[in-house]
Amino acid sequence: MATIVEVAKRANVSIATVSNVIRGTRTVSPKLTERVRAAIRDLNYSPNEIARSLKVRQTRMLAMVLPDITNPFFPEIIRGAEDTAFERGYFLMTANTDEQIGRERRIVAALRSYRVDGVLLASASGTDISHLTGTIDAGVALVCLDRTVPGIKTDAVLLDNVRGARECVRHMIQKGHRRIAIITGSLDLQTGRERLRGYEEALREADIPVERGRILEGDFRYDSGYRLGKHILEQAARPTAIFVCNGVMTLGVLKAFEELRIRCPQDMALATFDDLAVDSPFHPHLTTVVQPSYEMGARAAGILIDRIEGQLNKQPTIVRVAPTLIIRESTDPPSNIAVKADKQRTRPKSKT
Amino acid sequence: MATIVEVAKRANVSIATVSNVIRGTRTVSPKLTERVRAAIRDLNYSPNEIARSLKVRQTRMLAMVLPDITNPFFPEIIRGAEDTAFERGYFLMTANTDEQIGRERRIVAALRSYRVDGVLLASASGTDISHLTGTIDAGVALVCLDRTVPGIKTDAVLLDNVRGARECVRHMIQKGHRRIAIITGSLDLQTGRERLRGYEEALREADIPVERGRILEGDFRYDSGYRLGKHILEQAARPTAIFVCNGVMTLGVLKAFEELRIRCPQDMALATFDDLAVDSPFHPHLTTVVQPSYEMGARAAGILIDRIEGQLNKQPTIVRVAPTLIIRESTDPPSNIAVKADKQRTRPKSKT
DNA sequence: ATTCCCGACTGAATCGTTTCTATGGGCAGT
DNA sequence: ACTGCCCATAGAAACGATTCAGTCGGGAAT
Repeated sequence: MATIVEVAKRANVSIATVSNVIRGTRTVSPKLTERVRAAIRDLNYSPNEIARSLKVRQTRMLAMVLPDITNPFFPEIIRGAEDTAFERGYFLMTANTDEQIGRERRIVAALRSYRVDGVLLASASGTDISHLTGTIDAGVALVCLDRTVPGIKTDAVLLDNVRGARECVRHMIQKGHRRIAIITGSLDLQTGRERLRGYEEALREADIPVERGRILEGDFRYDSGYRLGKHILEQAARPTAIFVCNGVMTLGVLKAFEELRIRCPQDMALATFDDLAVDSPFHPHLTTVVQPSYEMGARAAGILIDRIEGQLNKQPTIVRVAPTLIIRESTDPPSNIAVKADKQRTRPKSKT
Repeated sequence: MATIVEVAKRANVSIATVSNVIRGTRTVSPKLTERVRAAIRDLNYSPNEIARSLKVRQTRMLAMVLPDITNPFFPEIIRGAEDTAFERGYFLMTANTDEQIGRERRIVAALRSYRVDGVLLASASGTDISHLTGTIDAGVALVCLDRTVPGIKTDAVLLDNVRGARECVRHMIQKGHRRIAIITGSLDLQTGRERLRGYEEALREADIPVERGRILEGDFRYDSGYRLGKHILEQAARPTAIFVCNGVMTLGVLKAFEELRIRCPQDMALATFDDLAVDSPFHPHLTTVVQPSYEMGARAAGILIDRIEGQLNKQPTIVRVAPTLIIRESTDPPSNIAVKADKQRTRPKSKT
């Protein structure tokens, strides 16, 4: 693989001159410029970014560390972050922690060794943050995404979870529900706690007592949705509606609906927090609190780069983005459904 | 940020010794080892992988270049690749081309500058491959994933697309369908062509003429699914079944079903190639050709690393993995459905 | 006791850039 | 014609590691 030295030799100029035509640092006469360009072409030369990084002490690499890329909530975030990173001349790499603190620790250490300029982190760590403090001390910029890490002062881009949950539950109450169960995420995570709080606030507003038995703690994963969903549906005095705190768990809940042959919303209403293809043509259509994932990723990357480039003051920037409630059939009152179903059923078959 | 020099000074040993205790290259006496360890701890030292990469001329970084991470087919692949890369001591980064050859070109160039050891590529390029040949010549290992690039001899991990499509269409035929439409992917892409071929083969086997009007060329994207789905459904003499060549287009097709109030499978059967949550609790449940995505990613990464480490002979390794046909309701004959629906409808309501 | 060898340790060159500083030549101003 | 400047170009010192080629000292073998 050709180096800058070989290019310089072939073009009969100094190394510095080659560097100058590549980076445009200083003006170089047209004659030499052309000679250098030709040499680069001839040698199929590609500047060694590693050597450059070593010298200038920045890599223009960013990393996004997240629990699980397989959760459809994250790819959108990545796209947002990648697009703005790329625009601003950075490269984004991605790594999955599987929600395991040990893996997160190893990944962050590796990232630090690679001297990435900054990290976007949706952390798996509840409380253990030693790996992060060390990294921050070492000068790696860090922006928290989706979840903050307690005890660390960094920039962050977060959803207004309380509001999202509150509005959604409020909507269910307005539809006439009084007995509403919630399947929360892990209460070790900020997102888990905040969404629960939104639920409680909505109930209090409506003077509905918050009953402990209606609050089921899940862990944001499929299995817990399935298990807790089943548990709720099999109760003797079951609620009339369920609010599920993320999309992946909702898949589990729906599985439970299906197994127990419970129809949504006729037999039980359902609303969920994000994470699924909202405009999906599958049934049932779910009432959903939607997070602006792409924007969250883009904002976070923007803040990270601003910080890296020193365009931010010392104070951490914390952005709370607003969710949107999309109301669909899964919280329709049964009567409404009957009408819709009827419309469909009476469609003239002969038309085909 | 501390360097190896500072560590050496503080531990009162040579730089070489520090390097030796870090890498374990040579034996170092316990006494010095301990001194070095202590210095590393005290200084919060993290070895500079950039400097190391420059010296040893390998980065232990791999990259995965794919059209769009937002397509749920890819995250699984990434996980597979990431897991085996991590196990073998490599780091995997990801970049999206948005199916644009220009972006692919820029990304590959950047990757080459960063001196990644190897690239996993699901290429957007139909025919223009100059950016790839240059990169391969420069010594970057390349493994094609999901799609090969014509005119380049590299390792590849591919699905047996012909077989997947053939078996699926065969199944539809066996269910009694004779008029089966296909919405293909882009026929510029190998996957697009191969899946079409499978469809044609299945029809021929059954002595059903392949009619040009039944073959609609899409581009693997939502919009084309929606548009072509609608087109098919509005035909006067429409087919009785549709085979869609990927999951994202199927979402579009289902949207068309919904708008036109066509039920699946009562009014029209449907089968699809992959890409969606197969075990999804949403309706309709789709008959699907499933790709073993995780394994594909893992295999590809394994081959890439083998190649990098020189464990493969000159000959390109080409792996064809087998798809699995999962038969679900969307290809049920109407009678079957009626029974099921009935069962559900007659469930005693009083039980609640 | 002398020689030899081996193991532990160090010095210094090197990887491929960037960039500071030096140098030389041409041109304008007097 | 001489002095000064400025601009284009070149030389060389970093950046932070790895690793080759020694050096040194002590124990084993004779």
